[in-house]
Amino acid sequence: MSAKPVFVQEPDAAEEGGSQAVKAQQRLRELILAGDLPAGTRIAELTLVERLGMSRTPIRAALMRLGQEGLLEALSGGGYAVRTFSEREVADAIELRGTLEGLAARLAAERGVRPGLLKEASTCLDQIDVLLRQEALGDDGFSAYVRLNGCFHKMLSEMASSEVLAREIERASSMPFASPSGFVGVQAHKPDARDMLVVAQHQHRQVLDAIAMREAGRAEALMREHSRLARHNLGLALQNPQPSVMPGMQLIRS
Amino acid sequence: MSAKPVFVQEPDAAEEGGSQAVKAQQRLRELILAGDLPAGTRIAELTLVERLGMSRTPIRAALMRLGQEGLLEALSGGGYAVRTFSEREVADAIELRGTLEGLAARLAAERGVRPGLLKEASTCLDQIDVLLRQEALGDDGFSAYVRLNGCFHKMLSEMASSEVLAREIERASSMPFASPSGFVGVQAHKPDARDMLVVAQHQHRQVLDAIAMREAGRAEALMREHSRLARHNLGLALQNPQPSVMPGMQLIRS
DNA sequence: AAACGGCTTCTTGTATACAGAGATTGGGTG
DNA sequence: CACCCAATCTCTGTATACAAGAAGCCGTTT
Repeated sequence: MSAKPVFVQEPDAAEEGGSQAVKAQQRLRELILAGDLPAGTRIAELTLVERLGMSRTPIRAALMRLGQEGLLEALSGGGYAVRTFSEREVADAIELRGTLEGLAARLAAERGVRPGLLKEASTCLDQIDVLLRQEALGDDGFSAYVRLNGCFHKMLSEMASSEVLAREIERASSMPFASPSGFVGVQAHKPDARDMLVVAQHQHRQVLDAIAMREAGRAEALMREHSRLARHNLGLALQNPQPSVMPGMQLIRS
Repeated sequence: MSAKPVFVQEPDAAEEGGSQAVKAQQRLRELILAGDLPAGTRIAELTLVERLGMSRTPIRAALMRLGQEGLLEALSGGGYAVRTFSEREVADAIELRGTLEGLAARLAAERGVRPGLLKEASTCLDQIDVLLRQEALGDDGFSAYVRLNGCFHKMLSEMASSEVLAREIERASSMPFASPSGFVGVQAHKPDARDMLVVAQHQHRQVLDAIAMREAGRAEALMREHSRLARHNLGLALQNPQPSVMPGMQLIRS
């Protein structure tokens, strides 16, 4: 039996996350969104060293990335702290995503979309239709919606066939409360929970139709309006505080 | 005489750029935009070590930042390469900035702006008016315009009083050909060079007016249209290739 | 007792040593 | 002559050592 090298490289049985830096970024994001790191105060790198079990180098890389991503704020004296967001900042982030997705929809309509992609998106919406055919969606129904919804939004950003725009949409959606499916779960157990999804799905169909019909202005307006559903849900979530439905909820200060 | 410590910390007589990592980022950006680094092929970190005179650590940090900024692309096998942009990508970047600035103008109009800031922006435009009163602007006239124009756009992004949006506008403007004043210089020596600035200045006034009058839709539309001037200049620049007028021009592949 | 000064200690930024992976090149073979 | 394999070399990712700076703490002094 070849003795294992003393080197730390292998995660033994963990999921292969690639490099240490990537794993550090993923785990750090989970820690932040789970609220396991105190907000506002500086996070010492050495505590992360013992928590994540790797050296400072990949941890510093992860901190920098998350800093540019917006989850952490760079402190003046060096180092980073977990950032918190006001309700207005969250609303702005949602508005920003809606505007970018509106731009994507407009470009898609103006430039035209490869038919295969249109078909694929339509199939995705068909699956959501099947999902919504049930009268009451369980928790797994909602998580299935979240997945399909995310898939549709991703295809939409592809339709603009613009690298730079897709990148920026990805960035704007990276924070969980700004993501397309961010606040879907917060009202999963309310009576009219399904109705909201029905409205959203109607907008999905209309946007896709507008893009197919090359109606650029309509596509853009629809996509913007679509994002206001998330904003509405933000308001609901802040009225009825239900923790633990969305990761990172505690980062929103009211 | 106390012998200088052998440590390398002090740049002797260089400009105080703060940390080594920040200096590395600035100098690297200059190298890229000046075309001193071959595009498409991997940049070896060790060559940067001897070029910039610092160790790999701050250089790696700078590479990562510039990678997230979009000037560098991360290679699959690790490392980074200078990125190039198609005409369409540049056009998309300009459209993106225009859309974001349009959003900022709309939010400013909807939410209202502190009168002091409005006054300040108006004063900035007054200075541009003074500048444009000359019949022919010299090179320094144009560089003065670039400065004032950048100042106005920055104030505009402040008017939305949205951290997240301001941050994103900053990001979108970071690449020189997408910045508000990016292509101003490319036609500085053409006969109708001044006319273009007159049109832009008119749009500046109208946007500020719309914001002051709380006409949100008009403010947004004007700001978007304003960005199409830059796009028009992009087309001109690609028809009449005049190198060295804008840093990073050679990164655009036709 | 309160304030000030020096010391310790903790933390980040930087430099460097090391291991694994990929490319390149040279030699051997079909 | 071409192709394949292997040795080597270069390069990145990671770990660690080191120095400057900041912050807290304790002792001394007024």
